[in-house]
Amino acid sequence: MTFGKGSHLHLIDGSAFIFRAYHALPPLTRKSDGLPVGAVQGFCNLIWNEISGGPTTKSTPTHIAVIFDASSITFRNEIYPEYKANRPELPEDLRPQFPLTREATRAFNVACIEQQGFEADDIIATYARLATEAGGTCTIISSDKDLMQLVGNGVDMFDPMKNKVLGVDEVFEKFGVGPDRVVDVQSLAGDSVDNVPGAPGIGLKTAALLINEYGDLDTLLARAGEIKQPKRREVLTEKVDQIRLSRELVTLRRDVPVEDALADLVCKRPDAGALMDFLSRMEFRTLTRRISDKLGVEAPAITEAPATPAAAEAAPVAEQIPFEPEKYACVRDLETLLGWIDRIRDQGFFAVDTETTSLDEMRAELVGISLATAPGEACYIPLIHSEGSDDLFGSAKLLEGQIPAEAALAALKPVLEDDSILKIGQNIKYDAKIFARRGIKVAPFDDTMLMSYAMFSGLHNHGMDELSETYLGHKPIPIKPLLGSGKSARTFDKVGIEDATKYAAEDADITLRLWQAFRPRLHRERVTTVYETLERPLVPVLAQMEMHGITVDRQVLSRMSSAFAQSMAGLEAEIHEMAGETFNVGSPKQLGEILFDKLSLPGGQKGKNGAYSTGADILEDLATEHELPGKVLDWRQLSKLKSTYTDALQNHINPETGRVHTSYAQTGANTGRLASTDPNLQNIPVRTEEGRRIREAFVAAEGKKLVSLDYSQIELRILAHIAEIPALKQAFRDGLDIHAMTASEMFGVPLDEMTPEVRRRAKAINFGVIYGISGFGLARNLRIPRDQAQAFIDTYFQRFPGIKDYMDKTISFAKEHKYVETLFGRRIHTPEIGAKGPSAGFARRGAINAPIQGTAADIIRRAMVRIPAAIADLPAKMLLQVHDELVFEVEESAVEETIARVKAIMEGAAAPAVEIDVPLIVDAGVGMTWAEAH
DNA sequence: ACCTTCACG
DNA sequence: GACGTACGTGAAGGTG
Repeated sequence: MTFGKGSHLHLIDGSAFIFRAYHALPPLTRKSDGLPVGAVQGFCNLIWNEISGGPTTKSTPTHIAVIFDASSITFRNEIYPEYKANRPELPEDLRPQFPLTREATRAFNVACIEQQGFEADDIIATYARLATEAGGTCTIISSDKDLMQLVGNGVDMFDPMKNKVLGVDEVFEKFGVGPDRVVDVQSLAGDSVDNVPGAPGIGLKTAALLINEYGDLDTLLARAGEIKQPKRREVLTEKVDQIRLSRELVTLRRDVPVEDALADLVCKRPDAGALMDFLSRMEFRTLTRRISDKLGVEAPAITEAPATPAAAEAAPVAEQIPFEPEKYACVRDLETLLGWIDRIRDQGFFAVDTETTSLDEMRAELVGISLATAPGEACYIPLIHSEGSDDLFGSAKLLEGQIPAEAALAALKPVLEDDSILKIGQNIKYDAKIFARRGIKVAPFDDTMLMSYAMFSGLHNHGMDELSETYLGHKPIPIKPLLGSGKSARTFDKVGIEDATKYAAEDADITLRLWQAFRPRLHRERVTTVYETLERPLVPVLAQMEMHGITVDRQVLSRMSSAFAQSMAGLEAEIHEMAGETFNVGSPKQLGEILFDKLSLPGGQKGKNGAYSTGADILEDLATEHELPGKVLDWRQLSKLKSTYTDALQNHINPETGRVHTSYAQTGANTGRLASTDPNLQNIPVRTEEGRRIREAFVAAEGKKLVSLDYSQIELRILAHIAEIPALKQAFRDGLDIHAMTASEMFGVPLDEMTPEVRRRAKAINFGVIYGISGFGLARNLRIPRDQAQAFIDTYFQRFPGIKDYMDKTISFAKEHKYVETLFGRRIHTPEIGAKGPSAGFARRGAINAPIQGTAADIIRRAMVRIPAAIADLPAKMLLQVHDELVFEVEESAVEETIARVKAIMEGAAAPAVEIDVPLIVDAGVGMTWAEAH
């Protein structure tokens, strides 16, 4: 059916409607898994009313289409980058509903239209023009005032939620002018929501007044000098450019090169099967019944999926679609890639994975990209696979049939940055950094590794292979045989494209399937908030910190290395002299034999594999008996400092940036702490004077300072709060020395008579409590008899009864649920809690410690998530996190301001989710080096 | 690949 | 009464 006289087109402003439905309707979630679907249901009701001529429809259309915004980046951003820049973040429970609404549109067999670079409004304007030019009429289903400029000459608007027609009269009411002058008024009045500047100081009322007086905007501007009010005259003569720019922004384009002809938008009867399938999957009972009645088909039964208990037994999901690596596509030309991109745009989400030449994102070359759109539907895009060995310039001959990397990335960039398209990754921080180095910002995203961490921390690790085997029952193709090992090791760009395709595309396929399995489960496991507030938002923060890196002075390290080497050589000679023979001082086995067999020193204890134990505590005890153990201890310290720090750190200086870039493993620690690797910058020495000097090599760049802010006693404060210990809480409120106060309480020593030794014991006990104290452990730590240690503990429990209560409650909670929780709802599974034997002790202490350590970890994460925006206008960068400390690099002029802002955020980081009964205190330090700042 | 040792919070 | 233990990490070097 062609479009012409008598035809009536309905254009539904899809994106705007979803927002309105989301805010206007009560939140609704899918019963079986908690997926938010309120806006989708509102949308489905609207579409059904539209095509069935339901109660809230003004007129029945002959043609219909739903128009969506393809992305927030449009031609308007090119003329004015700040356009819509102050839009609030998309609510987390709305985001997943966008792709579902597109799916709904197709299920109703209604045209679903969007176009890159244009807003929905422009497409609507274009179709409205086409419709009237063809002799038909058009109703825009929307209440957006920005569309009111289109009203008139056969076009009107209809607000489905207020059931109200918006015609020329309503436009007059709203703007004080007719539709043809709406643009002029908007250009003057501006729009704070869309961030259109307009003429400062002129609002809707004044704008309408002026336009009505002068006829139109151009006349007004031309005759601005005649205006009597000086303020208005000034603005209208001086801000002409800004006003004209605003006009460009608010004027809708009516010439978008649309792809679908009007005739294609003709109303079609929905395919009952597909529609019923969709509605029942959404679990819309009433709507399913209503529509099935009308279509005369059987309504599918919607089963109430029972909420499954804890995650503990993660039954492998039945494999519905088999893995068939040979079916994966290899994308070798741009046209094919564009086909995949089209599919992705239709769908609104996809899985992505990158293949590179290195695990170090700061050095890695991008070799290829894989995409997956559905289980079994995946492809690999090889970019720089090459043959043979690299020539002198590091480039071997590129293999044929690869899209130039630049072109492929240019095609993918809009999709990767499109905020209506969800990118799914497994450890997506890695891929995001690879893309970031090429100017591509990946957002929004989901990360299956983080989903797994939020749901299953403590149960297993979160690597893809393990997740695939556990939750998909599929063992992925191993990478080892492709890359070889040892001498024959090669980078991924040397892997043949056929093999690479199977391996790489499968990774994307697996990631997509994991996401499908995990996404509904997040709600069921009650960890959506943890994932959304503590995991996902941290990814870009960590990526930025890692990419910034920190300057490490190679000279300082290298001088220290030499000094250490000299001292070690001297010590080694002395040690050999004392031993009466040469041996490898670094070998615990050989050392043990020297100490306990040859010199027959006492206390030789053989461990389970028959070797003597030669740990620092044992050597310290032996130091009173013989000179040699002390020398070994000195040698060991130097050896450690040299090999792990002064030597190794030099090799981690990136040649391009001249800085050291650590990697933070977000899922590295079960408790929620981060782990730092390659290099580990969370264990740089500080406790001894010699070791601390290594921190002098960590320096601020020219003209800047290092600033360190750390929480004071955060774990003890959390303990005081969680276990509700009034005395501890009060002591923290009064700003007392907490260890001295504990000592005073326990041993009855008045504070002013406190000795360092008594305080030291109390401190050890305080820490012991956090670790799940035991008489044995405390005895060993304090080197006192076990019964004495036990007596301390008994006294402690007596003085602070809440502690024992907390421990007992935590253990019984863990036994009942097989997990423990932080104050912010992070779950740490404790599968071993019911075990018999030695592991029971470990599990118990772990269960006691996890909520405390984990809550502290959650708090600093919350601070880290907030900090970047709070200091965005300052010349300050967050570089490092060391569990309770954050290190910044700041231009000298901004040091004080940075400290003030960051301190406030850190100290208030628990709020508003949790109110901690004890103040959180942050101390700050500044210096040229980390040694000074800490 | 595993163990021991030791650096940090 | 015995078991074996402080909590959470990562890197390096030795050993088999």
